[in-house]
This record gives sequence, C-alpha cells and structure tokens, in this order.
Amino acid sequence: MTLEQRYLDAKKTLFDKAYSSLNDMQKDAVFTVNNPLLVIAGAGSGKTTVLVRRIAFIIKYGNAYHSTYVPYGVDEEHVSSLEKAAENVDGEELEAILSQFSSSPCEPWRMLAITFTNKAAKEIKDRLASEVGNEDISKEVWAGTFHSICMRILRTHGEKVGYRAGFSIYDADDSKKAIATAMKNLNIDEKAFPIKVVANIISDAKNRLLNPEMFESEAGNDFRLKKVAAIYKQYQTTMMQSNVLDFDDIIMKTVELLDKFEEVRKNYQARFKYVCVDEYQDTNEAQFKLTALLAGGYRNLMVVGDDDQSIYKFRGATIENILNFDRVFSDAKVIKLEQNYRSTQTILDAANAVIKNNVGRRGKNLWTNAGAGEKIYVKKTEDQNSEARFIVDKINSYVSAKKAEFKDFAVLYRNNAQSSTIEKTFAKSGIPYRMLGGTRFNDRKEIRDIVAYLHVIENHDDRERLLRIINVPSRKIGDKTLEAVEDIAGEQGCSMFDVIENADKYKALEKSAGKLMAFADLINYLGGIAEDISIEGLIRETLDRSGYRQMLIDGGEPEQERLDNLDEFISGAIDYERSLENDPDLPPTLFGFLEENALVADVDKYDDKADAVVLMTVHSSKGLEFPIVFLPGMEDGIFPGMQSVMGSDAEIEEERRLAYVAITRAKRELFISHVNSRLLYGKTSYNPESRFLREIPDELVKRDEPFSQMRKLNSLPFDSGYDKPRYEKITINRNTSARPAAPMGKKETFNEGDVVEHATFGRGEILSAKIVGADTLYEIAFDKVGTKKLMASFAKLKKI
DNA sequence: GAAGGCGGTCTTTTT
DNA sequence: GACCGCCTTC
Repeated sequence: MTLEQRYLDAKKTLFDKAYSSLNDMQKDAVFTVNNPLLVIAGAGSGKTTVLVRRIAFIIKYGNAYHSTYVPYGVDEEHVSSLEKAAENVDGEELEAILSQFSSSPCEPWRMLAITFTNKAAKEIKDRLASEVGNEDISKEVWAGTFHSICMRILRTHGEKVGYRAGFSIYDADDSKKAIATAMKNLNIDEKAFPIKVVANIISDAKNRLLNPEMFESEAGNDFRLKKVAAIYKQYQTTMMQSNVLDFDDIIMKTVELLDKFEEVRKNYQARFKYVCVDEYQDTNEAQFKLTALLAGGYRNLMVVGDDDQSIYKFRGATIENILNFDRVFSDAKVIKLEQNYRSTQTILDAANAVIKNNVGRRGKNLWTNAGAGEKIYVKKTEDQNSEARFIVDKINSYVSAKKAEFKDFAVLYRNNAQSSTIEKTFAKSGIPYRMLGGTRFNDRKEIRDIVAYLHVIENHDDRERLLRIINVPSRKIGDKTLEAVEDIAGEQGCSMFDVIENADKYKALEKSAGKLMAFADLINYLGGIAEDISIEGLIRETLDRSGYRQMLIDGGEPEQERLDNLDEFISGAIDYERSLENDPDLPPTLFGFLEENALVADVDKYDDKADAVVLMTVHSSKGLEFPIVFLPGMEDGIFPGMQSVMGSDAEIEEERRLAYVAITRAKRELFISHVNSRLLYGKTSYNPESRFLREIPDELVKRDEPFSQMRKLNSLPFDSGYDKPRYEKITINRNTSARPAAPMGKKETFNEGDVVEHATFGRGEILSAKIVGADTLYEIAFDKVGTKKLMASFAKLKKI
C-alpha cells in the first residue's frame, strides 16, 4: 500500500472513531458533504442528530472525509503516527489531530438550514451551539423556517417585487377576510363559491407558483375556475394595495424575486455553499423551487425526510418531491436511516406492518436492538366515555404502581372533536393534563384586535385590519360611513386611511368626519410615539388610548380572561425585546415583533417538564415522542376518517402514514382503543375497528375486548368496569336522611325535590341525582332554561 | 348599532 | 353537541 493510501485510510479511521456514537449510515450522511444528498430518515432514527452533526462537521472540516488530498511531503513518520493515533487516541486529543484534515471548511454564514417549524429551527440552533461549542458560530448559520428565511430575503429585496417598507403578513384568517372582500367587490355569491374552497384553490395555485394570469389561462373555459381566477386577481390586487402578504405569498414572491432578478439570485447562490432542508416530505412545489434556486450555486443540497411521514398533502405538500429527488438531481446520493433509537421492536413491527400496505413509498424497515418490549394493548369499549375511563384507569394504575409519571403519557387523537370527552373525564378524575392545539393564542379575538391596531399603526394601508378595529371599541363609525370612505378612496386612488385622515374635505363624510378624524389622530399619535417608546409601552398606550382596555373592564367578569390574555401578549412583547436588546444585527422593532408574532405559533407550549398527560392530535405529535401512547378512536370513519374511507386510495394512504406517525411516537408502550358506538358531532355512529388496527399482526397484540367476545360467545354475563355505565342510579327517598356520598368531600348535597339556585340558570328543582365517579350528576328542572344535567363540582348550587 | 336567534358547519393545520 | 357567523329585531 502506498503511503498516500495509508494516509487516507488513517484519516477515515480517525474520523470514524471520532463519530463512533453514530451508526454507519448516520456517519455516511454526516461525511457526505458535497453534491445533492437525500437522507431518508425513519421515525426515531436520529435525524436531527445527523443534521446538526453534519452542519458542525462541515463548519469544522469541510469535505475532509472524502477528500483525496494528501499534503505534500507526507512521510512514514507522519503516517504511522496517525495510524497509531487511530488506535489509542480519544477525546480532545483526537479532535486536535482531526483539525489538520480540514479541507476548505465552510464559513458558518454560508450555511443554510431550512425547517418547517420554529421549534425545529430552534432545536437545530441550540444543539449546534453545543456541538461546535461556540454560540456565536451557530448564530451565524442561517437556520430558520421556510417563511422566516424568505421574509429575511424579502426584507432586503421586497420592493423589487412590489412591496413597500413596512409590509406585513396576513394569516389564514386575515386572508380569508380579504378574499371575502374581493368577492364582495366582484359580486360573487359566497354560497356558490364558499370562501374556504376559494381560499384553498388560491393557496394551491400559489403553492404551484401560478400567478393570477397563469391561473386564469390554466382555467381555460371552466366557468367556476374562471370565476375563481377573477377572485384571485382581485384578491392579489387588494393585497398589494394593503401592502401585505399571505403565507403562500412569502414563498411565491421570494421565488419570483430570485427568478426574475439575476443579480439577487447570483448573490444568494454565491453565498450559500451548503443548504439543508428538514422534513422534505412536506415541501410543496414552490418550496422545492425555492430550495433549488438557493442551492443552485454550489448544488450542495441535502434534504432529510421520511416519505412515510408525509401527512400534509392537504396543505399542498407533494410527496413527489422526496420520491423523485434523485431523479431530479440525478447525481444525488441516497442514504436510508432505518435503525430506530426510540421504540421497542414490537412497536416498530406494528408500524412497519401498517405502512407496508402503502404503494406510493420508497420502502424501508425500521429496526432496533432495544428488544421486543410489551405487546400492544388493544381495548374495545362500549362508547367514548368508557374509552376515556379506560385511559384514565390505565394512567392511574401505572402512576400508583410507580410504573410511570403523568408526563410519560400522551393521548393522540385523529381530530380535535375527540378531545372533549377525554378532557372532561380527565378533569373529573383529577388527572393533570395539558392540551395542545385547539384555539391558538393568536386566534383569540382580543389578540387579533391588538395585533390589528399595531399593524395599522405600522402600516396605514392594511385594509382588513383597519376595518377590524376602526369601530372596536365602538366609535359610532358604521358600515355606511365606511362604504363612503371606500368609494372615495377608490375614486381618488388613495388608501382608506388617507380619506379618513382628511375626512372633513369630503362632503359625503360630513356627518362622520369628526369621528373618523379622531380615529386617525389616535393612530397617528400612537405612530408618533412608537419610535420613542418600547413595544411594551406602545401596546399599553394603545390599549389605554383606544379605550380597548376600558371596554373589556366595562364588560366585567366574563372579559377577565381577555384582559389576562392581553397581559400575556404584553409579556410576549417584553420577552421579544429582552431577547434582542443586545443584538446589534437585529434590534427589536415593532416590525420585527409583528413579524415574529405572525410567524411564530403558540411558542413551544409543550414543555416536557410539567408532570401532566399530554393531549393532542396525531398531526401535532409529529416529531415528538412519549414513553406511553394512547390512540383512542381507532375506527374506520374516525381513523381513517370518513372522507378518506369514501375517497381515493391516495387519501387512505395519507391516513395510513398518519397512523404510522401515531404508532411510532411510542417509546415503551402503546394502547389502542376503539368503541362500539361513538357520539360525535351530535350523531351516534357504529364504526368497525380501524383497518389499520387490523393490519397489525395478531402476535404483536394483546386484546382486551370483552365486548366483542361476549358477542362471539353470546353467553356468560360479564362484569367489565368499562362496558357498562359506571355510575349507579341512586333513588332518593325524601323521608330518609340517606344521601349520596358527598362529592369531593366538600359541598352541600341535594335530594330529589330540593329547590336550588344556580348562578346563571336561576331557580330549579332537582329531578334526580346520580353518583358519577367521585362526583354527583344532578338533573335539574330550571324555571327559565328547562331541564339540564349538571355535575355537582362544576355547578355552583345553593339550596333555597 | 347592539343583542339575540337561528342555521350551517364540524378532519388534520408546522407557517 | 357546540360553536360561529349571519341575520333579524328593537
């Protein structure tokens, strides 16, 4: 063997040693630095680890591993010292030796890492900081979501694609409102063209990079599509006038920018030497084009994803991006990570067995050397209530047996509607829980209102937000006035705010000029002080001067929560300012705060420290893991959902991928349940066991289904704690002192016939009382509101 | 212009 | 079954 060859071998051995905590596939992915690379990363296969360590590797060593460069004058002594080091050197000493191999390492600022969530971006940054041991270096790396990175580009070059300084972002709700406005302008009936449908079509078009003109020509002679094209055109015009972008615009306009302006494109292409994209299976066409453009200079594009975890097709993701990556980039290397570090083999076998029924996939098989573990526990109960009690009882028995803590459990359901039963049952049983999803913080009315104020202060042209707040609190500015303002703005070719500011100059606004101009004064005053005071101060000032806070205070008790939410919003602003106060590159600004607020959803609400069971949809659980997972509602019609059962194979395949995600969240144990009859959306349905459950081989499963057994055997009476309602009916004899056990050991109890007073329902008579768990369920005939069933612990009842 | 009634809707939703 | 948004009503 030549000296050169020995040198190169020794180098690889040393690197392999330094990265020995990774498996061979992971190492291959870390060391493969140049040219397109596709990493198919199965659930729990250490994807983020690979991503982070690869970025750090590139920053430290560049292409050192595969480089065939041998320094001039390498001699026997040098080579044998390396060979020796490969045998007995470790830790820092090893690192020091490796540093000699650096081969055109990459400056951190030339490194781009794109994710889908802020959480993922933050995780990459944090782990990168500890991996390279230098926070400043990790900060220089461009790591962010598709949207934040595009906004960063648009902030510099936005005016080239038609945006004026201070442009802002519309979220899905805002943009629906703008679509409604566009439709009103065009006299298109919302019933014939439901906004939701139109919004989806427009969003789809944008994800396929079709501008209104292209969409129109694609629509051809299709009547409906032609109408939608007209709406799209109108919508886009008003969006530009309002100087706002929707989420899809952020990507599409950036692509347009890079496409049209060669010098901008060249600039970024020359800058980004390495580009990594996470969750590649969830990218859409526009995002594909964007990455191809940004990575187009050096073509060192790495994408990581799992085609089996593609669950966002309904939002425009095209699984083809990952399926065809190595066809589009014909020199791409493909690496599969199939070793799983999360779950037991039983759980992985189940997941593999389910997903292998999909046709549209690359194919892979997860394995672990963690051992088989417990069987999957399948439970059938009578209805959703007994299902929830089953979950509660399991959790309680595990916790009291010290087999687990509350925070080890997650309940993952297919749709949010399933959560209410579980939530109520948890609440009644005193199980601590946290629910993720549901109404987002930013979607609350009061938050949208204050955000709208801030946006209007920043950007007077923001039409929808102006309309949102101009009469909140009431300033006696009605629809007719606003229509007149709108007409004048149209005639004059100026914004509504311009008209409002100068209302006294227009005859049509004679009556309302004072009110309009007072509003303009308010906004201008706030805009004037915005420069000089903190964002926190501006928010407080806005709430006070606008009368918004007073409006809520006047609203009394029921509005208290809104006031609390506003306080939380203010804390968010304080956090934002603190986080950036020492950052010379990015000082805190109202613009920045609003942008962050638009792009950052419920900031990592999920912290795994609190000892509470987690409740969320399967979709939101992607990327997370839990020791013990419950999957309630494993029924055809729920999971897979009715729509997909009735729909195409492709839809069922997406649901199956979702099931795959659900199963692979579990580390130790998996409980799957389904019910005989389910009350959902006010209707009772009798769903058969999910086809996905039937795809799990019997030998992996332990079934606990007395209900179905009873049917089969059609014999013995049985007593299961779950299949019968668990309360006993108590008949109360008015003449005895026998009473139902006092719930929660406190409160007064009532008997049949007692007359009580309820805080909101008023006077009523107790019709019946049932012990339910540790509580009592009263049926009460109220004088005013009729008969209601109330839990004693929730209803504040007083005996009269 | 505010409040209450009714009727339509209800997968999933990283930004 | 529950919630939201539109429409009616005063």
